[in-house]
Amino acid sequence: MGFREDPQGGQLNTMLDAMEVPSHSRQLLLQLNSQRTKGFLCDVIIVVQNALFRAHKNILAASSVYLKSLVVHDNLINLDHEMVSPSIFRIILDFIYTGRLGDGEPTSEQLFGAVLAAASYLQIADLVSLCKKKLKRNGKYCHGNQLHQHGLCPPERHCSPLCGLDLSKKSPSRPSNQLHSDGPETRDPPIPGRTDSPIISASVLTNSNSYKDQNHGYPKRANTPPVPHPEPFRNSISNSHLRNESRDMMFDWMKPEPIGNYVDESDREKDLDREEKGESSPLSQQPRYPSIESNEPDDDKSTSEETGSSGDPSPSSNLERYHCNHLYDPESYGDNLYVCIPCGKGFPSSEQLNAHVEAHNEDELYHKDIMEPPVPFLEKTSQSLGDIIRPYRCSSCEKSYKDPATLRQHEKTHWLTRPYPCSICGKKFTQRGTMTRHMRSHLGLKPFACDACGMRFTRQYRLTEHMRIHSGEKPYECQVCGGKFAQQRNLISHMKMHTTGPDGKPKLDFPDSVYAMAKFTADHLGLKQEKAAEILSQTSHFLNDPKTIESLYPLAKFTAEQFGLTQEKAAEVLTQSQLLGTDRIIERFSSP
DNA sequence: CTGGGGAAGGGGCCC
DNA sequence: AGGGCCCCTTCCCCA
Repeated sequence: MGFREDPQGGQLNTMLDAMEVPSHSRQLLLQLNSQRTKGFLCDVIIVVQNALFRAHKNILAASSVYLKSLVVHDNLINLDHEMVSPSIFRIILDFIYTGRLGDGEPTSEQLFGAVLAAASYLQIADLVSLCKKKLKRNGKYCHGNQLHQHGLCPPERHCSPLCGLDLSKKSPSRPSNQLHSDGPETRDPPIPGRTDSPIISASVLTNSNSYKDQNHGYPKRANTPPVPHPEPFRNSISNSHLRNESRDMMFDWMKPEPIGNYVDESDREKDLDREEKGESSPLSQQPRYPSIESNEPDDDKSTSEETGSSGDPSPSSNLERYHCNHLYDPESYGDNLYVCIPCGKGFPSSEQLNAHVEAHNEDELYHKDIMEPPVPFLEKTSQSLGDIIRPYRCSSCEKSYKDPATLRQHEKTHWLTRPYPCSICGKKFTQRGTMTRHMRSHLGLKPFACDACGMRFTRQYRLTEHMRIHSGEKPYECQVCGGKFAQQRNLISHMKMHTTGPDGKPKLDFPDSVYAMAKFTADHLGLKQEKAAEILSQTSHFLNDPKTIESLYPLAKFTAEQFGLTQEKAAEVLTQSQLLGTDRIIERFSSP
């Protein structure tokens, strides 16, 4: 490899060529592939829809022009699952590391077609020719573009899979003279707002719109396609008829895997296990995938139930899994001793019954969302101040919310099964945002960098907090001892030292009226009562301190908004609240 | 060794 | 969906 570049190496080359170990490249590949399967020295993660693959940047760069342009800049690559499905990418990755196609697995023509499409997209020339060769041999390959462009091939899908398929439709193609150019310098700027990006939006995993660290080499949008379509190519796909057709063709081959199971490359054995058990693995499922799905339980319920995808982590998925098990496992119809009381269905095991019952609960909760949109509390019964401010009350607990969306969000906390599982570790979350934030920690994504020291954080808030180290700012002051803190949480833990004795019991006794007001404050601001009481008790001792008024501002702001008072006035009202007691405050609020 | 503070990671959950 | 805040926790350092 490098010998050829040595200007003085002519003679030496000849010698070394003569001494070449025939199996060297093979051994090297074997080693690399072995390292890949163990994750050893892998320096890039490729996300394909719901699957993660670890690999080596060098290997990818040496195999695919497209991947080369991506790995130069990112450690996390998202591939468009419409262009390459996880199981197809697995085959391709195997090819990259072995030079073999469909090793040990039965490879259908359909699969070859899908691999060809994906290889074209990824610009893996060797693999493209290999697939073409194979398909040609079977008489399945035709130059469909030409046929379609000339109206010779009917648009319907009975054409051979490749006919009419614009393989480069979404490929990050570049002018052919750049096809083998080296290095990132050939990377062109992305086209803003491009919709045919080969990359799934990375916003799922990164706070793409809030990167702060332009100085640290993070792109505005992770994995933005490196190269725009050259004009001629863009023209070639601007024909919507052709585009749609091609797309349909593509879906025939490349039905996306159901979302939910991030299948790491190292999970192959599990796949095999699943296959042995008659369950579906991504590969074996290939022909069955009916449509692209979202795993958002709020809006895909009916779709996913219809499709019966097995990996959907949505609340309905348990139910679906149950259906699938029964579809594929006739034995489970045996002695169904475990009966679900609400619906009367029998199950062979308590586990299955439990899963079914959970699905029931989620299902019912979900449908309740759909069928019965939350009604503002104040429309139903007698009103209190709280009902006016937060009219949407949870049916499972006493909490109430300002808007129905927040209530729905809250209600998920009561679901037996949390709807958003982490696809890497399986941990489940009630909110998608929490799950994606959690995923960032798995993937080591820290988009927020400190300009002063370069330290990186997963959250903006953490960076803000951290920046106080550099600025010396300590905005959180203990009203008891005057100690100052850069982190609010440290003030809180500090306050515990003041408020609790060594036995853990409260040191300071707050007056009852403070607790009453604290309850009111806590109810309406979502603070813990202790926290609200802390704030309130402190305010009475420091009425002349401007900080006191300041500390009341959050509550005052809220009060002012609700009752049309100035914030100062609201703060004043609140300061007096301890002396008045909750009832009178409410009374006073209600009649300003 | 222990307690306290500083700094940070991660989850819950409301907006 | 993302931001923001609260909370719990851990680790490290130091007196």
